[in-house]
Amino acid sequence: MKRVYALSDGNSFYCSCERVFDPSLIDKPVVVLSNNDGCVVARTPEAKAMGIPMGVPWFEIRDSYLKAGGKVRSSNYALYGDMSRRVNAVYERFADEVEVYSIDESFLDLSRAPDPEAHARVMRDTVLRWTGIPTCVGLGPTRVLAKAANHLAKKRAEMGGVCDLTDPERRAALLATLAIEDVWGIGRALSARLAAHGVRNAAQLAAMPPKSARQILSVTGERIVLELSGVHCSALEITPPAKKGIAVTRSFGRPVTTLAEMEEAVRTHAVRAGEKLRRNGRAAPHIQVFYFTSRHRNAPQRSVSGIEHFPVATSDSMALAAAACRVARRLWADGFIYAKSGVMLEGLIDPADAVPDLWHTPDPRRAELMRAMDAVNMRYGRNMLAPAGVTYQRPWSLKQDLRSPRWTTRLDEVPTVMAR
DNA sequence: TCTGGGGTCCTAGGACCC
DNA sequence: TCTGGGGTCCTAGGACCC
Repeated sequence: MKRVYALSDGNSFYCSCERVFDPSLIDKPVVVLSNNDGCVVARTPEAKAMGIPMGVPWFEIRDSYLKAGGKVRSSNYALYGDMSRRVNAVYERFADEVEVYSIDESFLDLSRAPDPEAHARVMRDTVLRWTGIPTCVGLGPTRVLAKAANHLAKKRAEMGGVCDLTDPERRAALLATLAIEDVWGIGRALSARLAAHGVRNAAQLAAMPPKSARQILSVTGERIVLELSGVHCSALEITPPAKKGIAVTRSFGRPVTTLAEMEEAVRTHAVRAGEKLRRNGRAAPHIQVFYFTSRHRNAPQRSVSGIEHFPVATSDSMALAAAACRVARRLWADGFIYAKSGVMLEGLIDPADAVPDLWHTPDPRRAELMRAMDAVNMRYGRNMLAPAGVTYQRPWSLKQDLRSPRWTTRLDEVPTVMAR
């Protein structure tokens, strides 16, 4: 069976959500602002037509924009998340499988639809009627092509919100009109690199030999080229993979110059990070704290980051907050005007796998194990401790072993091995 | 003691996405 | 005065081992 993927996304999603709950915004220019009302993060076509760029600082355009009759909202992520769930509930009725890719985009599997394009049009009408959110849909035999099709559907009003790239001939013609930097996965840096090789549009990229793509763009680029030429490389991810890291970062909005304010900020971040951790069912082996001054300010710059390891991986907000404050204090230096801070949790694990971190905390067992391993390996001249079926483990590089759940087993095995 | 290739782990940084 | 907040993946290079 031929695969047909769809990428459906909400038009000016945050603005559209605001319009659903406040009809006075309909047909008006609307922008939604980031945290602290710092920057513009969403604009309606009317706002775009006024020349409001994405990401522009709000204070730069505020006066002229409001004077011209523009409307503005602070972002409300709870609302957008709720609307996103409603939209996806509609997708579920139209597709066998749905991958929620971001708050406003989902990949759908429409392979079983007799006429995918007609199916997509009905779906689009239904989403609009049931949720009030306008969408665009791109269709293609791979996810990269569905993305490209979605981009074309948004750009070209005559397509009526749906673009189908499943037919190879039509595809070749349309891809030639898609600029290289509009291909999913090709950003500024890679566009420049490709331009140096004379590749400027998606059709040229699709025609590139995969080997060259790999040389110029690395493996990710090779995958993009293959998918762009219709070769299936990536399937839908129906169940989201477990998070590998969690970050909570904020700009201050006001200059921060005292340790007390900084501690309060990172404490708040740590508590929120703990909530996310528990919601995702993960635990963090360490916490990283950073803060820095404003690039935009003509003053001495400073950027610091520090880490604290936990005796056992944790998702406890109090433990996270206490550690974050200790790191913030350790890093503190007076005389700077700080603009942003954050905490990052990486190397997340399932709490059930949490074992004592013997590497970062002084533990007599660690010294004992190292002595035992040294003795064994000296005697045999090679690593004798790896259990059968486990690939060779370097005896002197213990860091990995100590953090792995296998650790306890291996510790117990030492005397046996020594007796051999 | 010197040299080199093969291999893994770790970190930093780049690039991309929304 | 005010300039977003999340994520993932890949590569290069150093350390360290046999």
